[in-house]
Amino acid sequence: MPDRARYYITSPIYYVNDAPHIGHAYTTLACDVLARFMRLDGREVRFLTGTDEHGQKVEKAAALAGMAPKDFTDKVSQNFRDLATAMNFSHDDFIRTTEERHIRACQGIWQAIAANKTPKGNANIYLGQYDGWYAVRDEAFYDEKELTTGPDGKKRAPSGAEVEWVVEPSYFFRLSDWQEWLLEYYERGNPDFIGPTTRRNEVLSFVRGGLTDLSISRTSFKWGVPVPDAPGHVMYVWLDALTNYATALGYPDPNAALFRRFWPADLHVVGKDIVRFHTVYWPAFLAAAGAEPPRRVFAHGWWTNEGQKISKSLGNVIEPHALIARYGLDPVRYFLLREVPFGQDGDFSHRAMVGRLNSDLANDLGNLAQRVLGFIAKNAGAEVPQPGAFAAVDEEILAEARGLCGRVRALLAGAPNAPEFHRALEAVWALVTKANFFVDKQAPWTLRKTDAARMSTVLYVLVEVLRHVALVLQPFMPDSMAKLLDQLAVPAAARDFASLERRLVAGTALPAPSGIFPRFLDDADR
RNA sequence: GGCGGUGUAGCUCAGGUGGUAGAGCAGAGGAAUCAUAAUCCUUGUGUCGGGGGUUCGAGUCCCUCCACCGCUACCA
Repeated sequence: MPDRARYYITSPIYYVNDAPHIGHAYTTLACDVLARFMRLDGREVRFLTGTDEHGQKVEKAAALAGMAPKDFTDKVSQNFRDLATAMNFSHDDFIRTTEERHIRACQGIWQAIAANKTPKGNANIYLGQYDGWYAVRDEAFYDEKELTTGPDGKKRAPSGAEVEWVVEPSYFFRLSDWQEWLLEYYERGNPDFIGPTTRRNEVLSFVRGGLTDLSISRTSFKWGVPVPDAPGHVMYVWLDALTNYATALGYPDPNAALFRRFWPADLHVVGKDIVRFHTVYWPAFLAAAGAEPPRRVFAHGWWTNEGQKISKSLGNVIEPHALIARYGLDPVRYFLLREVPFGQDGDFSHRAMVGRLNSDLANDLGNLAQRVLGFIAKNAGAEVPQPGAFAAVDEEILAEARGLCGRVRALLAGAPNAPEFHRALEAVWALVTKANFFVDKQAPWTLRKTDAARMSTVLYVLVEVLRHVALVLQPFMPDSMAKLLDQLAVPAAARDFASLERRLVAGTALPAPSGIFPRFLDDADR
């Protein structure tokens, strides 16, 4: 027997300098849905998220708060774990870059990189000197030409962050030697490496434009992973941060069971701001260390709030806990993935949120379940109806239901632009609409008086369709679909996708139905 | 400056290899009454950003211009 197919998916680790916002929730949500889908689909899944806790910015923020860096990060990291709980994320591991295992992994990857040669036969790492304008807030160096001078006489980066002149010895990664290797990898080795296409084009264009060596150590601060055998040097935060994906599987232990099982990652989901780190530096680091690069990196877009760019200074940050409190968790999960094509920017508005909630969830799906289950409770003995021979229309909609999971699977993992959450949900709703049409056309309320056997068959077809819909939607809205499956009397052991092959057993008692998605009423509507 | 992308119904967007434009939402009308006043049906005369070209025929190919967005460079 071959092993079950495996699936390793990661969110980025989140920088603890930031309070959790909708962007964090969105990224990890996408991972969560894929992880849940793959588990139900029979794959062995590893889903990783966590926090990024090193760097000068954290060091300074901790000092400002009058705390030791570790105490500071303990506190802020907890906010992200709370968010994961509130969003019902199903990660298998939550990594923190301040953990001992991660220090070991970073030092291990450093040593592996240092031990190997570039494709051109040079040392991967060499000691040099870095001087330049550095912005602590951005963790980045800037060219003098990019800077502007503010009214206070201070120089600022394009981002608005203050910069300071820094001269320090630094170890460099010979990225310039990896340019051809990277291009070969993007174009032939792994054409699906970067999604969506627009980001892929940008990365190719960037790499074709020429790569310069990358400074990968700092001496100006202490809050980081010490470089092996180089007193005073700590690792560049991105080398540190990216390595988390390997740490969590037990790297660099050559016998680490998880690493052998799950490496390389099937998918790194990232925001579009960190594409370069994941698609240029990361595969180069890994290749230099003699490890396999990830199979795919997908970058999603940004949210605006009621049409406006979100920023702390505007004070319009969207706070996930507030959304959940107002609309409910599953409607929020649904909205985020349904409203906008994954990869593109999107707008969050109260109007759009309520539109999805009332139209898609309450009216289309929630009401479908309620009208069918309510009818059965009142007029069909409150049990799974006994079907007779299926008519052609029955077979047609049942066939569509049976094909649903396959269509969704293809959109989430097979299609060239995968994952396409919004199209997957569209596909589910095409069936929901068809089911509502089916109810109207078959009119069980009329059959009740004229043909009880036919009524029973029609109702059976409908609960079967509902069962398929509920099973396939579990990854998106776990709690709500659990409730619906309870109402369909589907046992816990029959909720994976293998169970799609089964059928509801006629005569099984059904509990009293209650609405899954109540309509959202604005104060004005009450 | 270079590379890439976008511009199609009020809104959000689909529209392989060219053949007189589609979906969802919103709006209007109707049917039905099992249901969370939910559902279902019908309903769009749109300069397909502007102009030019190729073609019997172009959102769909070519050129050009305009607007907006992303990545990136440089002169200074």
